[in-house]
Amino acid sequence: MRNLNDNLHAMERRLMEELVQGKSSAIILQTLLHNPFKDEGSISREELAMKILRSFNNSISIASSCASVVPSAQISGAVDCGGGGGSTSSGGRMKKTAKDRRGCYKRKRPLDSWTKVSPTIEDGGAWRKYGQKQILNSKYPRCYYRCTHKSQGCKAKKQVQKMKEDPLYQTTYFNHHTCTGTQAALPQHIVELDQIESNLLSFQGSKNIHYPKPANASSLKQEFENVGTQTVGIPYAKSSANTSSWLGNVGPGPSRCKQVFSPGIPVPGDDLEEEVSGLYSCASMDRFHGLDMEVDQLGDIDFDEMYNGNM
DNA sequence: TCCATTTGACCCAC
DNA sequence: GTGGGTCAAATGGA
Repeated sequence: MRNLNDNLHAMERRLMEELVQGKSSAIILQTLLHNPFKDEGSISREELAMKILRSFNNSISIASSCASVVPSAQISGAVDCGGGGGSTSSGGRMKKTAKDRRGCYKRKRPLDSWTKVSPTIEDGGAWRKYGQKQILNSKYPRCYYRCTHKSQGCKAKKQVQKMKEDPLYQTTYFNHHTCTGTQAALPQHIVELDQIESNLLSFQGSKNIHYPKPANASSLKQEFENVGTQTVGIPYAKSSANTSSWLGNVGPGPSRCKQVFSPGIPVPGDDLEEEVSGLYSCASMDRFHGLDMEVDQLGDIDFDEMYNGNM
């Protein structure tokens, strides 16, 4: 069981490395396309495209390997309960007994949910705490909040859980605010994957790329400084939401996968600091449900150089 | 008095 | 049967 976990972690790491590699190549290619006369070194667009393609192929390959390694019972929304699982026969499905599944239960998330990690539980929204629960295998209790304007029919909710000893809180949001009071204080900017994919299509044409700047860059910077953690992505499209959204390339995968961005992603002309961290979360992925990945490796990407042509 | 938080109990998906 | 999510009474602060 431990070997299985080790393998999974190794695969997860390799998957992330491939995705990050592909992403950085895509960013360079994007810069090239955006600025055709810029010298990006000896690497050609064709080579970059090949690198991106290779990264995708490798990622798919690794993901497929993961899927074949992980017993189905663990993938379908259950968490690893640490050694109680029992082995699987090759190709066969070992059904866990009810007793073995103790502590592994994880309720399916509704479609309209997303997760972010930040050092604070504050997000500018108006929340009212309605419960707190000690969670199995978790040192810290989970807190339940709903929108203060529930009386207006707002169904927005969030769950906050402190992560280990780190001063970080994982906040899971459910439903968007429908009330007027907190509309301007959406916790973060999200997009649906199908929208990202459509933007990726337009990305191929390269002419439609644009970098939306926040309506109020200084306030977003302030918010970023308050949050202190930044989720990174390629800011090249705008969502249809009221607020500007900064999209990241999530890559191929099932729909309904959402990526969360805190404001303040570096854009041309923006001098935000680049303490880069991130969380990718899928509200409902068929095989990798609940696979939240910290992407500290993205800190290697120097956006300032990328956008200002110092690479 | 109103509103937010706490907390034990209950419901229900697994 | 168990754990996670929610309810609602009790409590406290403004």
